[in-house]
Amino acid sequence: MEIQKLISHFNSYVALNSEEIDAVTERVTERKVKRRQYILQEGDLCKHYNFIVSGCFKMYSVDYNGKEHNIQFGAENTWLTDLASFHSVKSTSIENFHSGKPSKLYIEAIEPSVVIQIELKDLVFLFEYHPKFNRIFRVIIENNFVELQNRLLQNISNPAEERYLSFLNQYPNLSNRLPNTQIASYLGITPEFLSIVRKSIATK
Amino acid sequence: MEIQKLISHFNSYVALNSEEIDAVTERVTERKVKRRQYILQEGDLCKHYNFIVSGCFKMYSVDYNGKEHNIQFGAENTWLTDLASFHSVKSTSIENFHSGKPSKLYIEAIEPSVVIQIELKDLVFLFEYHPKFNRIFRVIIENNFVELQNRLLQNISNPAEERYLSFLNQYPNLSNRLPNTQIASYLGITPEFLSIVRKSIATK
DNA sequence: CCCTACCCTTAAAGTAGATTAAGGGTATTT
DNA sequence: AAATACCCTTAATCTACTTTAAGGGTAGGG
Repeated sequence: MEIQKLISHFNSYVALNSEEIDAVTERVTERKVKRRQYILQEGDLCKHYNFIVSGCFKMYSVDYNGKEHNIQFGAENTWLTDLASFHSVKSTSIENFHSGKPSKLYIEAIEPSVVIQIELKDLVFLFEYHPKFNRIFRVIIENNFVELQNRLLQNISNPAEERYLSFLNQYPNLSNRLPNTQIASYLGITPEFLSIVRKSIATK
Repeated sequence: MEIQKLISHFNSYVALNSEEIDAVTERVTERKVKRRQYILQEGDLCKHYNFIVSGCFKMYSVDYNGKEHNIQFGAENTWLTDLASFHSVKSTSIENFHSGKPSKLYIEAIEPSVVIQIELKDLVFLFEYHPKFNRIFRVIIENNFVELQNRLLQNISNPAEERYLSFLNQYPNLSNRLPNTQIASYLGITPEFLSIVRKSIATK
């Protein structure tokens, strides 16, 4: 049982009491995922918020030429979901929480992984009856937002070499585990050009 | 008094009752802002969540060469803040809600504007005593997140011409109000190249 | 009303990054 | 153990985008 890792994760934000721990434990499910297995595919409704206990995933979209573009990686202790499909839109009825939009993204394991999944209705239950989770998830999504915004800023201001260096700097352990093709797709460049960038860095 | 516009905005998510309306009204302040005036400057702590009632702002960072890079525009009925500086980090004490990080961004009016501002301590009060606001602000930030993620995806997958077209498509009224230099900075290209892109589109 | 600052465009030359093609290396699968 | 799929690099050519420079147009501020 890996649930303890999720509880520790929550505790790192705000300490949970035993009621809250029980409430979470009852409402999540653990799942083993093989390499190259999907936990979300284009066209599906995104039904889960996924906490990655171990392993690593990529979330990406596929363009009209069939090329993949990595939006985000997720390794240990991170959350991964397609909010555009998952999130609760304007609505008051429990039945209609989901955006109802089929996802345009894929979430695929790039290592054998373990995830803990929670459904939207259960998350909403936690928000309503255990308000501490409002705070926790607000901070989680705010941190994600800040990270995403920094990355966008990099993409509109810096050339590939700087973006690559700052990726190495921010995710040193990810960069060891990922093939360069995947990193190139994350940076928005071709693997061939990443190869040139790496060579240019090495000869400095 | 423009507070009614904020209330209508909230009502578009979930209808507020009179208690909730009073609670908000007591805790926000209205402010007129002149063209070229800042409501946030680099180095400041970002103290407010800003609801734009009328006018238009740009949020941008300035790089080591002194160039501005537009992260986001904000016109009527949108929220603008630097979450990296504003947001509530891991902490339980009211006194220590802010991230404490000085902002790296500027928020500047590009038209004469009116904003309604709320401080973090007041927002936290609303979250705690009027839980409906948890829901509302979660949806607001989720919508922002999805928008940001789509934009990042565009930036790593599409050339400037497509990014420009989809900006025009998504923000038709903004594109009329903004000088092309500002749009170029938002797209991550130079004004000169935007000019070429526009010409290429026109001759099709 | 004039002045200044800003704004848009064009063009020439340079650089960043894509594409195509090809070779060799290394895991995974069978 | 062989076959296959994937991965990394190099090089040549091509395209997207930047830089520098310059000219003319327009709006805001004193």
